[in-house]
Amino acid sequence: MTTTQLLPKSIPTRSNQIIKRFNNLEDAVYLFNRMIRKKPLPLLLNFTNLLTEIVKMKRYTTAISLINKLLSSQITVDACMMNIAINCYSHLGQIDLGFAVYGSIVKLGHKPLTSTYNTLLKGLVLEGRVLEAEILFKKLIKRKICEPNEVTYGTVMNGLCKGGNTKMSVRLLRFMEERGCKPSEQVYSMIIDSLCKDRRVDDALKLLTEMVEKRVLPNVVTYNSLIDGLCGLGRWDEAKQMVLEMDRRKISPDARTFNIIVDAFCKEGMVEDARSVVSVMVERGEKPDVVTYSALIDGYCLRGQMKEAVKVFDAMVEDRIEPNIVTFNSLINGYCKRSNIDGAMKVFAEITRRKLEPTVSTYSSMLYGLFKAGRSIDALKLFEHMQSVGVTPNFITYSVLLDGLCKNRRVNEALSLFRIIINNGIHPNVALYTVLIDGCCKNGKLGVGLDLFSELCSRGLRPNVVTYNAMINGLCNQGFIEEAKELVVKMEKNGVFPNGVTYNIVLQGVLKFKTFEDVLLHLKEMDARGFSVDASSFYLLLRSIPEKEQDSNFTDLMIKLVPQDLLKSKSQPVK
DNA sequence: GTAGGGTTAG
Repeated sequence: MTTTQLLPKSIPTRSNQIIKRFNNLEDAVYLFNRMIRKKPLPLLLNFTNLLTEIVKMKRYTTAISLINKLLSSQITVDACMMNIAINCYSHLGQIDLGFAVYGSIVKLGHKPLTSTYNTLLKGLVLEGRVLEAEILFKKLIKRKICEPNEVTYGTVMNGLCKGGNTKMSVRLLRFMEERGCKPSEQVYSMIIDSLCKDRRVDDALKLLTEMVEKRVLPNVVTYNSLIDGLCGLGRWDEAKQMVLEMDRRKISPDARTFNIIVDAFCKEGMVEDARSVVSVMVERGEKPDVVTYSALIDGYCLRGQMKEAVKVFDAMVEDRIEPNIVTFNSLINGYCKRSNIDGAMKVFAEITRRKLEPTVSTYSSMLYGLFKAGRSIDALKLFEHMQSVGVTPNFITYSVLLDGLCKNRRVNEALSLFRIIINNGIHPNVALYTVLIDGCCKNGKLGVGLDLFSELCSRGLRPNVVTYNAMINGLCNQGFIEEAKELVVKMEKNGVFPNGVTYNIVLQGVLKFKTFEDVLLHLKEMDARGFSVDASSFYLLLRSIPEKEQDSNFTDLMIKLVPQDLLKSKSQPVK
């Protein structure tokens, strides 16, 4: 059977032959200009087909100017052509102009189609104007302007999911079912992805079960989202089960599936495992791309193995894959972590040379590196600069900035900057408070630290284990061991469980300010709770405990509580 | 409709 036989009879095949004659924009425009001069004029349908092709090439501005030419010609355009125009404006981020076209459709006496509304909704969503999309959608239903179809629901749901309103999206799913519109696998996938991004993977899995029960088959997109969600929560076994389930359903993994797994391994510090996944990927005929290489580079950067990271970078260039800003951000971050600010600056210069735009992450990493190098003046200058070029700082930028100021003994500046940030209408999060509490505690301002701690609580924020540890450390360093221990009890009551860091902080406090008996007591508690003594506490222990006290009782505890490798390497000199 | 980068505690 030929292609021609597959086409519905109403579509003239000639127009399809016409549009196959070009494969670039110039040819298409040339053809358009020839068509518009023809006498008699070709059917509108031919123009519609031609413009559809131009839109497929993402040449929205061109498409709009051609439609304008049509409007000033003898040809009467229809609602369908207007839809193309609205669609172009929505892709150009100018949906208000799209609404103007909509107005002219109505004025010309054409009836807007459901697809017209779908396109308008999509335009609003693309511009992040989800609330307006919601209002328009409700209007369509309430005033019975048109019956929403699958695409209408999908578009609004997409907006809701992107805007972080998964809950409303799920409600819309139920609503569309009630109205007798069967959700497709695409709609389910969207919500499953949104749930996974909210870390609500169990709810996502429930929805997977539900869709299967309703005979809607999940596809590779559905599984990719679930695998990513599970990996993000460290639920490796279940992620593996998902891959096996895909296999049972005869759904083959695609490049994204491999990239998700590669990235998950890299984030766990298992770059070698990630590399073997890449080998499998290549064997299965999927080509590693910029995302794959960037994940590996990031993996090495996170481990501070810059030489390895650069090797992968070179291999990527060799493979003729263009690095992008994300690739460079990883390298900058890696150099900054290794306190190699010069290396980071070279990468930063390379970004500019390649005419790439630094992002908020680029600047956040650079700020981190500059503060780490003790160059707080340069850091503050860069902070000014990023804002002057229109890059808006986010919470991570602020926490790097406040932390950097504190670590460079400029706590007062950090505190006043913090107040400025709040006055600018930004609601501080727990991380910002934590950074400041830690900074105060380490710079002899325990009182201010305690004030900040109660302030964050009164704001309705919940301190996390890092916040508590910073506070407990502050108390311990000033000798308030009992108060520190009380805080450990309190955090547990509040549902935040102390971790190994908490116990080691208290241990070091007890070692500095309490008796040997107290130390033994605390060590026993650590043992009971299954926490071990880490390296810095261990060295402090060896220095603080007089040799006469290092009896068999003590040694037994040490053997139990101190990791083997620490004992082997460092315990010899003591004897 | 699905994948990539940045911060805080000993």
